[in-house]
Amino acid sequence: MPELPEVETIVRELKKVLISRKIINVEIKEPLLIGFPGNSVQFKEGIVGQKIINVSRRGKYIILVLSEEKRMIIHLRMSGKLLFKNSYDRYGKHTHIVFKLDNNKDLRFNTIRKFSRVYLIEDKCLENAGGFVNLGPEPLGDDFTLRDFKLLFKGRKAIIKSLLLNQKFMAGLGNIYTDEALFRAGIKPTRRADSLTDKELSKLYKAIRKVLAEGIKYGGTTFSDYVNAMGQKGDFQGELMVYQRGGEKCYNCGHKIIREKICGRSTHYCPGCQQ
DNA sequence: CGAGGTACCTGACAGC
DNA sequence: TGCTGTCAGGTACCTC
Repeated sequence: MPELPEVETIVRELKKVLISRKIINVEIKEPLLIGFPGNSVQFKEGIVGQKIINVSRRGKYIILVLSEEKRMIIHLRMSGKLLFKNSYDRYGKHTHIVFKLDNNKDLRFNTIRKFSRVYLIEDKCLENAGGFVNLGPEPLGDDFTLRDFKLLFKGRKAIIKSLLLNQKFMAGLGNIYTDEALFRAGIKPTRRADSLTDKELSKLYKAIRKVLAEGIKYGGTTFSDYVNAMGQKGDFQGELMVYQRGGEKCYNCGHKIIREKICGRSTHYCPGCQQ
């Protein structure tokens, strides 16, 4: 479900409440969600007693830095939620893993579709955390310059939509923010990466950074059921120019927004504004 | 490298 | 009511 701005919002909330807390127990109701180590007994033994030192993010992955040089890395995929709750709150139907904290609070891992994964790894074995080690650069990083962005395109010929969705190319964009960034840059999603002009690449760089920063400012996009760790919805859906607006008029030029399947994902763009 | 397909899961919704 | 098909904010893996 969440893309970079939603994950960043969750991380900012969790930082306020999780740092210095100790995990005193874990209830695993759905072992399928554990990506590493292979069995839930090992996972539980490894995590009980750990103190949470910090909470951060890389791409769409949430990172809990733990004591004893370990990390818990979580990817929410399509429908995942990480919720901070009172321990006496009723479990939801889709609460699959519960981390009991030392202050009568819980960190709960919820997901309807069971695509989400949690990895408990040693700091020195990051490769055990799925695609974590193969992530491309952070688009909002202070050190990620226009020059760096342009260099990424060297030798790439893929359709721009698919390239932006590729986490190895760049980390954090998903279907919503890719469509929104391409609209703001005036680039049709079916364009080949090697057909983009220098000027278009500059516009795209700025559009990606802007749309992600705004997404964070608004606390993410709640299209159906996204909520942050405190159960609050996002507000960026009000700022969407094309996503989920198929058949409606473009706010900018009045053309009807097109919705069609591109690279296997439903894609939204304006035929008037995007060339 | 890249395109297209499948797979993983559950639920909402449209159409019959 | 209930069946079937389609769709969903993601990614891994396979084949060509």
